[in-house]
Amino acid sequence: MKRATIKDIANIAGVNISTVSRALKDHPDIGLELRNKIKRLAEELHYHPNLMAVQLRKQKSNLIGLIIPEAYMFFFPSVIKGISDVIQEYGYKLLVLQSGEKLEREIENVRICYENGVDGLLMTLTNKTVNLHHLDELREADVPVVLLDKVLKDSGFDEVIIEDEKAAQICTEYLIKTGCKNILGIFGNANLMITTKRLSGFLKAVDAYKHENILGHYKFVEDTFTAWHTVEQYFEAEQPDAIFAMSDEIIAGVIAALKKMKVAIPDKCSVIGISDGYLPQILDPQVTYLHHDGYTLGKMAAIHLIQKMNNKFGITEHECLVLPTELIIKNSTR
Amino acid sequence: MKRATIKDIANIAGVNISTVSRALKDHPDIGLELRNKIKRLAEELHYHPNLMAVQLRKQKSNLIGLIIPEAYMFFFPSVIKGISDVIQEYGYKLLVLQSGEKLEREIENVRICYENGVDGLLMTLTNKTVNLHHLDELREADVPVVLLDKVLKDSGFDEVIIEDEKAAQICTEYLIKTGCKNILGIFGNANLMITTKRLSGFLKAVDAYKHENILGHYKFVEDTFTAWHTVEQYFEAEQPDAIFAMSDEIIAGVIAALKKMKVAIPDKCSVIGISDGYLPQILDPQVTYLHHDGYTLGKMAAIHLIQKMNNKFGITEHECLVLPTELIIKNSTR
DNA sequence: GGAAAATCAGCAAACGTTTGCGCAAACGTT
DNA sequence: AACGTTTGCGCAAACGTTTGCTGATTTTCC
Repeated sequence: MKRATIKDIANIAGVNISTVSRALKDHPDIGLELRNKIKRLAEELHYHPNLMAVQLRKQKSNLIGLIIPEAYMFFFPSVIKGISDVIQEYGYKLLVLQSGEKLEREIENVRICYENGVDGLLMTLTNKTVNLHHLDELREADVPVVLLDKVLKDSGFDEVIIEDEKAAQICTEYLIKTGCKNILGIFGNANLMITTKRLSGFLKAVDAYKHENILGHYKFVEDTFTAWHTVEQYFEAEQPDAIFAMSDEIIAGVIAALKKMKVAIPDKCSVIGISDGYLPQILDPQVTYLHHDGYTLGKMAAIHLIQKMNNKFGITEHECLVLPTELIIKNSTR
Repeated sequence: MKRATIKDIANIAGVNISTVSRALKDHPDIGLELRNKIKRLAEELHYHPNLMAVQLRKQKSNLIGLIIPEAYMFFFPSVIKGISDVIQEYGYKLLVLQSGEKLEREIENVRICYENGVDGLLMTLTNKTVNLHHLDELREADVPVVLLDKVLKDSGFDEVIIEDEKAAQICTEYLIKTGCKNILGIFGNANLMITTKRLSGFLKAVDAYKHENILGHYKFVEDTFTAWHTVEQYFEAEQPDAIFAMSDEIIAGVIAALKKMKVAIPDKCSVIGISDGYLPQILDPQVTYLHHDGYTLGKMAAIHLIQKMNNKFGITEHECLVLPTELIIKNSTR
């Protein structure tokens, strides 16, 4: 059976389609009696409006695009949950596109969003992205864009970020203040802005205390298991008394390596990281971490985007929202 | 500047819109010269087709709906990645809707998919879902549906599942065969089909060996931390020599509890679980698990759905695809 | 009792495409 | 020279809605 349209209802009821349209949305122009009759009829026919038609007519898709580099394990689910919770409440739907850390895919995904007429776009850049020209068309079409987490300098777009540099600095300083002298930093993909910034914070802290002879080394790794191997490989040589791990995946690898090598935490080696909060609590020992909450990030971004969308005439200056963070102290540090 | 349409191009080029439409898709009816001219023009104007219009005209959205109960930490990201990788390759886009484990939300989400004219639907049921009447309209509209992971008996829809019952049974039997006599099973939300089935497998195994005086107790928990507390609370009383954990979240809680209580694994107590594979490897000790891969699940489901979508006339019998599993032995068991 | 106002419904255009059909000119064949 | 075929393009309907306008009744008010 074919899907019922407004026209079918009109035919059966013997009225014009415009009357049906208005009746179904309780337009006062249509008499109460007829209104109810039409509604009953719609019910019987299992009528549901064809949103493709509505969208075309209204020039509004109620779609929000979400472009992410990759569905990473720890951070992404909470972010998407935050976004989803907010936008569904406002009647928007989420179009999720993955770029697989490939720039061409990202550009293509932006185009897909554009062609689909998204009303707003949330996007986390890949590590290959060096400019945002592919967003020009969206900008000209006045489609609000909010960048998440990883951003470029002077992007000219609204952003929601955690203060990566400061976060890493806080962690590192905490290690120093609790008496660590030789700190090994383990970082992710060196091409990522997020890595650069966290590394910079790490170095800043080390530098600030160099009069106390604080040593800082660092390594780049790809994932949990390369982090693991890297620690195993370099621990002997560099004899660190503390490790800073810039992400959940890395924290997991670091702890695993130290335990395998039977290094006492925190007596022989403190561990600290930046994390979403779940993993540090289930490890043994629980690890001290700077909490940055993906769920909140998603929510903030979505709320901000929706405000922008309703506010087309408002200020066009781009804002940069900073996610609150907090240091959660557990017993992996002294 | 307003977005350019096919009409704008037609005006400038001094031809009919149908000519433009055909030219842009290399229809041989249009002369090569004119074709190129139009294409160049489209390029200059940054023309991109308005998909809302295309969809309406073609009665095809190229959208695939994904309805999930909640963006759980471990399983969901890999599933969505699997789905996404497949469908993007075929030019489809993913509409992600969360139901928050609420039936009304699920029903509403199905309606949203219907109204949006999705060409196919992937869905994991909430734990409240007891029938699938809300899918009737989609079925009548011949929109293929594939159910993921959690399914109902005789759903009448295509399904991709892991053999939950068998999986739990294999795990439990492995414990028994390695000499465990008193097994504590920790399960998730009791309303979930997945829980019921895994519990049933657990009990089957225990029952099959009852002549060997195998004992089986079980508890239901909500998440990692309630699992943790439950183990702490009941370990003394029930003195199990093995624990079966039905999911990643629970594995994490079980290990944490045992370590806190300083119970030697596996000497005092073996641990086994069903998992996606990441978590068991980063825990200490690494835990033996029955591997079920979300990424593969997502891929299988997506491929199957797309086949269905291209095959409207084919067999209408519903199929049930079973995800391959494998027992990965680590040192949390004897 | 007559004019103004309120009530109710229909007409038709518009949103941006795609596509079946028609038609003229150009070409090739007897 | 007459006819059939190809080439190249335009016309207009269709997809399912929404909405400004118009028009016909009925009601209200002085």
